[in-house]
Amino acid sequence: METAQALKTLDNTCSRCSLSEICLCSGLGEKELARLDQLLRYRKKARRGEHLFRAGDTLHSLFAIHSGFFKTYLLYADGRQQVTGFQMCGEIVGMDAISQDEHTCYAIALEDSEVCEIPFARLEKLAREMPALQRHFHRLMSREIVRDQGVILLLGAMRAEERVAALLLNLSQRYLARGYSAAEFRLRMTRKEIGSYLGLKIETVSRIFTKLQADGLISVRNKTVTLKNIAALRRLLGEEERVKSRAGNVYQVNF
Amino acid sequence: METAQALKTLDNTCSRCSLSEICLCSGLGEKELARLDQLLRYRKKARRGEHLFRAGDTLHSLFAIHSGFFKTYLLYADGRQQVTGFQMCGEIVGMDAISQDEHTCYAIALEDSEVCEIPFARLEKLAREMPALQRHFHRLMSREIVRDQGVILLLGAMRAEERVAALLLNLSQRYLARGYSAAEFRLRMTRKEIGSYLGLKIETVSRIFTKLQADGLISVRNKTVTLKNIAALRRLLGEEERVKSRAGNVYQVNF
DNA sequence: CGAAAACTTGATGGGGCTCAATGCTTGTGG
DNA sequence: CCACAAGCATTGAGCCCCATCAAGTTTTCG
Repeated sequence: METAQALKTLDNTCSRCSLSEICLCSGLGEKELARLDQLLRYRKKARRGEHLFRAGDTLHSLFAIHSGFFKTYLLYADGRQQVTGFQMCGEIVGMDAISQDEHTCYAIALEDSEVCEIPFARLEKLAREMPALQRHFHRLMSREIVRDQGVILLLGAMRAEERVAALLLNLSQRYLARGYSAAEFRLRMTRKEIGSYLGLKIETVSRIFTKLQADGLISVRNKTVTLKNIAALRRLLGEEERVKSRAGNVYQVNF
Repeated sequence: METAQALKTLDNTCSRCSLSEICLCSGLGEKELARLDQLLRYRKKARRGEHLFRAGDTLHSLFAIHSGFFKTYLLYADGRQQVTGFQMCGEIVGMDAISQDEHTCYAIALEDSEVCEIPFARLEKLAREMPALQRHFHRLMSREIVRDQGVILLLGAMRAEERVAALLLNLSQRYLARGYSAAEFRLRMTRKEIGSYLGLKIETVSRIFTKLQADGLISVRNKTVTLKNIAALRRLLGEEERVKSRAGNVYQVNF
């Protein structure tokens, strides 16, 4: 295992980070990158099961996920837990806290992970001085809004099977964008967490996996999923019909 | 009916706007307000049924609602419509479009309304020069994220009756914050729109209104709702249990 | 004023939940 | 390295909440 010190080496800069296309620094010039590197000196480890922040914590930093996998969730009154998102490398968590200087959700690592800490006050200062960074940061916050609204659509208007298909296709897309296989990947979360995210019970998630497998659309073995027929999965979501659809601007699930 | 010209009078400035506590200008000093007034010279009317923007429209401006009532919604594949929010005076719509320079949802007036147009490029420029405005704008985007996550919780973890109660209490709070009665207000949206927002069918919404009325918690007559027992409505949401709850930081629905 | 839209109410049905039992995986300590 | 416990996942049976279908009433608005 690497030591914390080993992390403060050359590669701990945005300019050399393989995620630069996806993450905070996307679209910045060389000079701007150098300044961002100043901001992002601290990389932190989070072991599986460790919280990055909890609801109620004061906002100090946002976190860019360098490697690993997280979930965010809300706790409600009687202990009900609602998973609000799964985050992978290149994504930023913590933006919920800007509203009241206090986190409103919990973020926990689902596997051993590394995050880059982004002191928020300094990010705002830098954003004032660097229009490109400002623009990009606004895009990131907006993207989170769009993502959340995609989940609202999923929860409000889709049936169980569609929800599961939507999640699988979404993960597939995100792995693809990171250079991994779009057709086969490991689920980092449990069935229960999937269920919470999709507004379903664990038994329902399990049954739908079984059914999708029986139908030949996917194959599931433990946490490993293989998408065998992506086109059919898309059709399940009615995405095919969009072509025939009259109006043009119909929403693509994108979360 | 006022003419468009009549709107460009003295009161068409943030500094004199009664919503200054709630809206974009909240927390700004006098000099800063004056500069914001420059930005917000254009007030626009939207008649009931008129779209403020549609999915696919290029982003030019955000809109601050000066008066009236809007809904935002997504259109999905086969024509399914998902209402993603109801917006009232003092609230900002359009932030979804920042991500891709293009609106992802539709915004339509549910009653005759007036909005202040906020040219986005100029807002960003001003935000770079005015830290307080920058900070406040970030808070607004973050608030939208928090709000959306509240809806995710509602759709993912609540039962039909709880959802309806949550919506009523939410509207009540927002009217209260604007100086109106928290106990009695007019619903600007149809039962169908409520249903879409809450992930329920119109018949279910209707039945739950009837039930809540039978239980003495509310009284509904057409579009007018009276909350007769707010404490009991809160209890329906399990908010009472929060007091006894062990952990402290449990989420309050806040959308 | 009249037609269309919105709303309510009842009867019936089904998709997903609950309850229960069993098999499987994983991580830990002897 | 194995044993074993605890958590995770699957599967079945039965049920319930909310959807669907249907009919009738009220409200809205051109």
